[in-house]
Amino acid sequence: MSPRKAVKQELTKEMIMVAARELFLKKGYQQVSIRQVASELGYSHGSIYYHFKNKAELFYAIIESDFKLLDQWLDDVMNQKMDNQGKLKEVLLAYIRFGMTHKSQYEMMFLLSDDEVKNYVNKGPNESYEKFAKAIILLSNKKISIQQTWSIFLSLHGFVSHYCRCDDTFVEVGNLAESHVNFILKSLG
Amino acid sequence: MSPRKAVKQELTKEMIMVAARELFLKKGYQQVSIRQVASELGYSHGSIYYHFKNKAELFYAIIESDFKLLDQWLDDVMNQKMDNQGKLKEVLLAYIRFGMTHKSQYEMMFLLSDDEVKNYVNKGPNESYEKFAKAIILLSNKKISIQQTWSIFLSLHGFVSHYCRCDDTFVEVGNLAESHVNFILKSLG
DNA sequence: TTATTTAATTAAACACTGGTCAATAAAAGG
DNA sequence: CCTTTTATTGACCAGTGTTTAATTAAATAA
Repeated sequence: MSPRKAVKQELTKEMIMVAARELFLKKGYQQVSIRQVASELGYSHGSIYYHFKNKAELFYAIIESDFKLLDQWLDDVMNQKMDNQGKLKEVLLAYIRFGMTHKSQYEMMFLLSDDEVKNYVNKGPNESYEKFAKAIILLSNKKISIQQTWSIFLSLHGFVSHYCRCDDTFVEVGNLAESHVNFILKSLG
Repeated sequence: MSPRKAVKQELTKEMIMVAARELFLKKGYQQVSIRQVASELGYSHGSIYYHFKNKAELFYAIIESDFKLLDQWLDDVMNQKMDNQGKLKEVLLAYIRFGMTHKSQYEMMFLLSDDEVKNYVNKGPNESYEKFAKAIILLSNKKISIQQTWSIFLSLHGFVSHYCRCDDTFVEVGNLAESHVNFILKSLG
């Protein structure tokens, strides 16, 4: 019964998140266990539960900032020097690019239907969508309805959620992404 | 160590599938265990493995016919007496309606990224998509590219995969579905 | 300094999961 | 009646998320 470690390295939330993030990005939420995370750090798995209530809370802590990152990606496009039509296209492309380059995160942010996970991921998707919708409305030269922004979002979501399942990278499906974005934009006339 | 049951009721693939289907439709693939299915039938969980190689095979057996069912739904629409434009709209709506009324099935058919599941669900989605794409091309009065049919599919898939996660029924989101379909069709000019 | 409280860690335990397998007995065939 | 096939069982394996009593290092109080 060896009790706690020497103080030279006490376990912290940050240490846990760093180790968990690495596994998480590589394998996804379901494929990573609390025990794997703990063993990666050389601690007993029970200790994780001192710092995080459960698995969902730990992994949500990791992706929490990714909603802001997605917002940031959109802001970056909005701040480019470009005509609105070009920006509009770039915003949609950025959404896809974000999803394809953050597959594990996207899965947790928008895809998982696990009840425990959904308890944590609630405001995130809504707020990110709101920001996305506002940007779309701002950039469109024609009047655009809420239903339309929602359809745009769902259409992009369809692309990402499909290609999240396979091993394709964004580079590989870049052309498809662009043609999909063009398809969506045609609806706005 | 009680060995096998009396012959009055020997376990069959059908019995297992009936019990499994019931649980599956209620809770989804991940939330149903082989042991739950066995206990529902009053048999030991080991016996399931005599009839099915593993969990994925059992649940795929349940789903297998649903690809044909989806095809059937599309055929039914195609056989209606209606102008092509109306049919086109109905085909897209039918896809969403199918997804929303077969959530558990849709999840296994198009959403799960579990490796074991993907070994079984491989041709299904492709063939169903091919049939869908052919129908779209046939119904459209304008020339329509493969990329366009693919984008239509992804956009519908986005709708279904989003609303699969929540408890909304098709009736509740019917209006949204229709407006989404209209949005998609506008792209075809 | 010593005693006491607090915080952090551990291992064991619980109740599950998918999956395998030797033992067993019912049924079928000769 | 004997043998073979077939179907069922339950023990077992390795793993999961989660809880908890015991323990002890560190911080604080006396």
